[in-house]
Amino acid sequence: METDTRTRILDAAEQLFVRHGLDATTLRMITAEAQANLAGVNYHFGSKEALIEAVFRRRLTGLNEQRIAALTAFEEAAGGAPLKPRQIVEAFFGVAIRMAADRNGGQTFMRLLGRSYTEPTEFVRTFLAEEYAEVIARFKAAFFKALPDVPQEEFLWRFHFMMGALSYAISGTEALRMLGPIDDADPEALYARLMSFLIGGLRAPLPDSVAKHIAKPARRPRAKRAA
Amino acid sequence: METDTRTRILDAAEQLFVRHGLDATTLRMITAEAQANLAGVNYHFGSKEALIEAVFRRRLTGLNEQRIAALTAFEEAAGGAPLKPRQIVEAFFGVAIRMAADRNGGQTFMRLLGRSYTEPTEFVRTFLAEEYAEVIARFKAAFFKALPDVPQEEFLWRFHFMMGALSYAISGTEALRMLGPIDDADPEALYARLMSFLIGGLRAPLPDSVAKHIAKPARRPRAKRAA
DNA sequence: CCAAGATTAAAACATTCGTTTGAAACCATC
DNA sequence: GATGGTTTCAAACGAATGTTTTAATCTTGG
Repeated sequence: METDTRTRILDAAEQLFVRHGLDATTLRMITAEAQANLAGVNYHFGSKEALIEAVFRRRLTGLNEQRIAALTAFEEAAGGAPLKPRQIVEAFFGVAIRMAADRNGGQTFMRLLGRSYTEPTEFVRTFLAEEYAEVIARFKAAFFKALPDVPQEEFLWRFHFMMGALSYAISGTEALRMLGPIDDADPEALYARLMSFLIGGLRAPLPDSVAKHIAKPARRPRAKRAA
Repeated sequence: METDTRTRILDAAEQLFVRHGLDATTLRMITAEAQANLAGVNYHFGSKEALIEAVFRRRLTGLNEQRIAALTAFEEAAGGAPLKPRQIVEAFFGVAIRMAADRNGGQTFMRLLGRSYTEPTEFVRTFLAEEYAEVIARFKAAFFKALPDVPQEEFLWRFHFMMGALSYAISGTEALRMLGPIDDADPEALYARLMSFLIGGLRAPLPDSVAKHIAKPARRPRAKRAA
């Protein structure tokens, strides 16, 4: 036993939560997988709820710190000027995709996280809301500054949609198989694919109902479109 | 008691599954909500698993039939010519959004469905895969015909991302509140928002790694972009 | 080396779960 | 209005859950 019991339990719980969900994963499954005693969970964490929070907190805090660090770096390089939307997307979603590709780090965790935004369980939702509060505030401000012409409500919806696409990108490999044989082994390709899609969706023309109220300056030519 | 026990159980289960998830919803919660006896579930459906399948099947079959009907209508109007991507998106995602807005029909159900594509439970995934098999085959064929220049694997990923955005659009109102105060009461606005985002993502420039292999004809001018 | 604290172990705890049982109540048909 | 099939009901079933308890074991500082 090279690692201590506490981390073995966290690792086992993380894996099993991804495979079976939070509720369907029992403490006995976790302690068996971790080669620990059943009572160890309540000794080290206090309860199953507290264990779940610990599993999330262990990696989520670092992820959001990376996000904020990436955003801050862009902002300092820009020196007060608004960032390009692509940079903000990169800082938020790109960091997540990279973490999802890190086999030693949060690969399994990101699968879990991606499915948890819409988690029905009450305490998980409130817990995640607290963990995300700061990073969301920072990125909302950056986006609003970068896209002053887009109504804020409109943007929040698009951000929400982008979260959905991210969630499926990292957690939905099972659901993907429903679509047919597909290769999900290349994280670099996934990164490129998701970024293209997100930018495309973010910068799509506004719905007619709101677009007509907004005047737009000319824009520089862009790359060829997919379809 | 105007409706019969069987449908009261289905309705109660549907609501509670959305609110608490499949596992966390107990048969006793369901029968209490439905004002039915505990044994009624096993009498009418046989088991909890069978009840879950019945809840899904009751509305999912009709939804996918509507999708196929909408696609067929477009195809017949086109008379053998490839459809516009927008039409195919409308037939698949638009129908879903409309059903999600139908307060008397599948509003609560669509919330449940949106969260279930990434369901960890094994039998739900396999069950959904069967239910979706036909509609997926039809829409894949239509998309491939409409977008002959887009590599199929690339498109399947985009379709997957679009499913994620749809999922969040209809089921993630709780998660949305995390982003701040927002109005999710207007289904027409949601429809327009999601369609813009999906089309924008679908037609985004391909990632550089694949785009360089493809020559594209000129395209007609488009509406002003959001950002 | 040994006492004190931290950790692990085995067993049992009270609840709760999905399911089953067997009788009561209902309901249409003759 | 009796009959036979359908549905509801109260109660109990065994199994499994998270948690607690108590003792054994390991670890560590003096």
